Amino acid sequence: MHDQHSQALKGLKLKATPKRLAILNLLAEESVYTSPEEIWRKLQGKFGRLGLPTVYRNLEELAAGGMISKVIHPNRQLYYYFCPNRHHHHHFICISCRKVEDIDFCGMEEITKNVSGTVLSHIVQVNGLCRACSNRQEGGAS
Amino acid sequence: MHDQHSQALKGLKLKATPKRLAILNLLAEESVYTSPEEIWRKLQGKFGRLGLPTVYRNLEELAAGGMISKVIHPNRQLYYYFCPNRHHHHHFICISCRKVEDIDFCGMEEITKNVSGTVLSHIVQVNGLCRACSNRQEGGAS
DNA sequence: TGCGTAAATGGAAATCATTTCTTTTTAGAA
DNA sequence: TTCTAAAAAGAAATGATTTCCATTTACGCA
Repeated sequence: MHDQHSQALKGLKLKATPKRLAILNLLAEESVYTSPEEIWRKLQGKFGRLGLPTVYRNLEELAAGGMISKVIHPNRQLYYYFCPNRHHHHHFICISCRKVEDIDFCGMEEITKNVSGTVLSHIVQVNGLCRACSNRQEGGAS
Repeated sequence: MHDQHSQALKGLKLKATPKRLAILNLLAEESVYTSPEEIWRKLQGKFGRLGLPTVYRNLEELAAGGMISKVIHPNRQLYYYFCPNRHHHHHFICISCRKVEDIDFCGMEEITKNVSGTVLSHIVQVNGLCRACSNRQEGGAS
């Protein structure tokens, strides 16, 4: 896994620095979306020190390279790692536990048909409660 | 139109102040997405004065009431007015002229089928060039 | 038609996530 | 091992958005 990441970084012409790998590994551990600040906090102490701007810079570069994705959020940057070899998939995010799941449907073909201009990009994000959180809520006393 | 807006505001328990109506009318004139700052600039001079916080506050209230919509944008608030009586439609936005068009397709039913949890909300936005901007680009010399 | 009150507004100041700047350190190719 | 471009630290800047609070205003009701 570590090695796989290093290779991927090489492909993007990004150096495989320990901090960059740590950020990537942290995100890859779980499919859960995370804020830069949170990543920064979790990695403090290791490597001597880690600057918050470094986290921001790395996340942006990794997202630009397609290794991680960004959650649509009105006033925050949130990133998650997902399925490196499956491109162009959309995700279902659990607003409770922040887990990210794949959605096996896009629907863009149909949408494109209904647009008279040129489609350049599209955003699809489904928000909700994952099975586990949904059950927990159902069962829980109010 | 003016009256229609007043009625709608009444329904939302928002007072039909001149400034609020002016913001709404400005957005309703064209289906083009606009920033708070731009609205503020355009309305300066009329009404003596208009505070930027007032614009922000109003846009937020109007969006909460479903009278206007928000563009998905990573670091800016952009709003547009669209089809007051057609709810739950998605839009195609032209990144060149900023015009907003309706998309007659959602695809949420199918998406929902593929999700194991509970869907609470979803975001769909298609970005591109409208017919006019697309043609202009094609024809123009580089 | 005039009052009273909750809502709306202005303007200044605060917030705060994100970015920029500059210097120092480091990965990795030669 | 050396060299160079990329990466990182830390402090400071940015800038869109929000908050605060004193003042004004819309509009329901008498």
